[in-house]
Amino acid sequence: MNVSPKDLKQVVVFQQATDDDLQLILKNSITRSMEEGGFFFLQGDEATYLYILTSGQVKLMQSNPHGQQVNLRTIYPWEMFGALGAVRNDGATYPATAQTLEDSTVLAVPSLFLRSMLETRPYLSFGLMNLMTSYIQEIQSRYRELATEKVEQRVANALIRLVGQAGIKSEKEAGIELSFSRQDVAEMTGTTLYTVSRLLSDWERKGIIKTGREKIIVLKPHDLVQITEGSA
Amino acid sequence: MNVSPKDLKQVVVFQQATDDDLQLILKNSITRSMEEGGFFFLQGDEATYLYILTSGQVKLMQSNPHGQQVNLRTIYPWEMFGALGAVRNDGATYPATAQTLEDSTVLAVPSLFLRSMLETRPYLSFGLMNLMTSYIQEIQSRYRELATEKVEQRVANALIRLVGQAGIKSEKEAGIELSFSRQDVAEMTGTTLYTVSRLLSDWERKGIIKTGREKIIVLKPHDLVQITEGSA
DNA sequence: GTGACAATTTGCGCTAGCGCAAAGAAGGAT
DNA sequence: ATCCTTCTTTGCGCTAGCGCAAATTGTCAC
Repeated sequence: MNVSPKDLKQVVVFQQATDDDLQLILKNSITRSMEEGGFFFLQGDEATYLYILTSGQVKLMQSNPHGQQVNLRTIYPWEMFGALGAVRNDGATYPATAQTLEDSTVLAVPSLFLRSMLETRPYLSFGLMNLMTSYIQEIQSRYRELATEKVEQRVANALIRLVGQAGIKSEKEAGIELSFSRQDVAEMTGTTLYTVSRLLSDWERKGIIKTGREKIIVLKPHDLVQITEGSA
Repeated sequence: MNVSPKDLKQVVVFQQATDDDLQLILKNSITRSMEEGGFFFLQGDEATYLYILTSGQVKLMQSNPHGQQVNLRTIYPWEMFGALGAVRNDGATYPATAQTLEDSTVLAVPSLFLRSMLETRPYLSFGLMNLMTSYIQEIQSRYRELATEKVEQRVANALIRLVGQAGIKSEKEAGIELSFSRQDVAEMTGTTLYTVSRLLSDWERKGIIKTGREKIIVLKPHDLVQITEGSA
C-alpha cells in the first residue's frame, strides 16, 4: 500500500507540513510490514529510525532483567513512535520493544533525516513536542493510577481509555467493541490475565460488558466510570 | 540573588544559547521565591509560565480525586520544569503541583515568550526535546518498576537514583548523604512512610545505610544495587 | 468432524504490604 | 531545661490480589 502526502496529513506531527515536505519525507522513507507478534525494533536497539504506523496495531513493551514486561503505550494507525533517535544528542537506543498486536505496516523514517528537517522546520518541532507532552501526560496518569488505585479501577480506566482510542461500534450488540486479549489488558494495567479475567467475568454477569475470545464489548461505559471512581 | 547569563548556561536546554539570547530570556523573566512547603503552581492551573529552579528543591506531585498523591519528579537546581505551556497548542494546564521541599527560588519565564523564541531557535527546541525524552525514559522506568518490582527493590532503586541526583558527600560518615524524609521517599516509590521506615531500619541494622531525621546516608551502594536485582 | 493449541475460567492457598495504633525520639522555640 | 510538634519506629491484624492448578471453551488446520 502506497502512502500519499494526503495520508501523512493524518499524523498530528505533520499537520502543518507542506506537500513538498511530505513528499520529501516519503521519498526518504521505507515501508515495512510485520505479521502479528513480530517486532519492528527491540529494547536496546540503536534508534536509527522513527516510525509511523500506517495500518495495524503495535504495543511498546518494556522488560526488566527478570523478563517481566509492561505495556508502556499502544500505537494506532497514523501515530508516530520511536522518535527519540531524531532528538537525542547521544547515541540513542530504544527504551522499549515495538511488537505488533496484529499484522501491521509502518513507514520508517531515518532518524538522521528527520533530525535535519527538524533543524529548519519549527512546525515539526512543535508537532513533535506536542506529541511528547501528550504522551508524558498519559504515562504520568497511568503511573499515578498504578500507585494509588485498586486493580479493578485500573482495568475499568483502561477499558474507558481503549474505547476512545481503539473502539469500534459493534454490529451485533449496542456497544463499543475492543479487540484485546485478557493478557493484553493485563500488560496495560500492571496485573495478571487471571485478575483481568475475573473482573471481566464479573462485569459480564452484571451486564456492563459482553466478552468473547480476545474481544470485549462495552455495553455500559457509565458503569465503568463509576467503578473508576470507586463507587461501584 | 541575580541570575546571570553564565548561570543559565547550566540549564541543559540552554547549552547552545548565545549570550544575547540568554540576556533576552533574563530580561523577560521574573524571579520568585517560596519557603519550604510552598507552591509555585497547582495541578490544573493554566500553564502561563515555565520555570527554572535556581536554588532549593521542588517536587512535582499529582493527585487523584481522592487526594492520594504521587511524586512524579523531583527538581534540582538549574533544571527546567512546567514547560508544557510553551509547547501545547491548546489552553494547557499543569498536570501536577509544584511544591517546594525546602526554601526555593525560580526564574519564571512566560510561556508565550519562550514559545516565540522556540519558533526561531532550533537549538532551543532540540534542548527541550532532549529534556523531554530524558524525562519520558525516567517515568517509563519508574512505571515499569512500580508494575513489576517488590517494594524493597523500588525503594533501593530510588535511593540509588537519588544518590546520583541529590547526594552530597557526607562529612561525618564515609558515604553519600540524602536529605529526604521517609514520607518523601514513600511518595517517590508508591508506598507508605511506614513501609519505607521498616526497610530503612532493616538496612541500617545491616550497615548498608545510616539514618537520621529526614536524612539517609548511603554507606554501601553496592548492597542496594543487589537488593534492586532481587539477590539480597 | 476431529484434534491440537491457545485463551479463558474458576478455585483456593498464600503473602506482601497496607492501615492503624501507640510509643519514642529529634529538633526547634521559648 | 522544658514543652510542643513532627517525624520515626515497631507491632499486629487484615485483605487485595497473585500464583498456580485444573478444567473448559473457542478457533483453526487438516
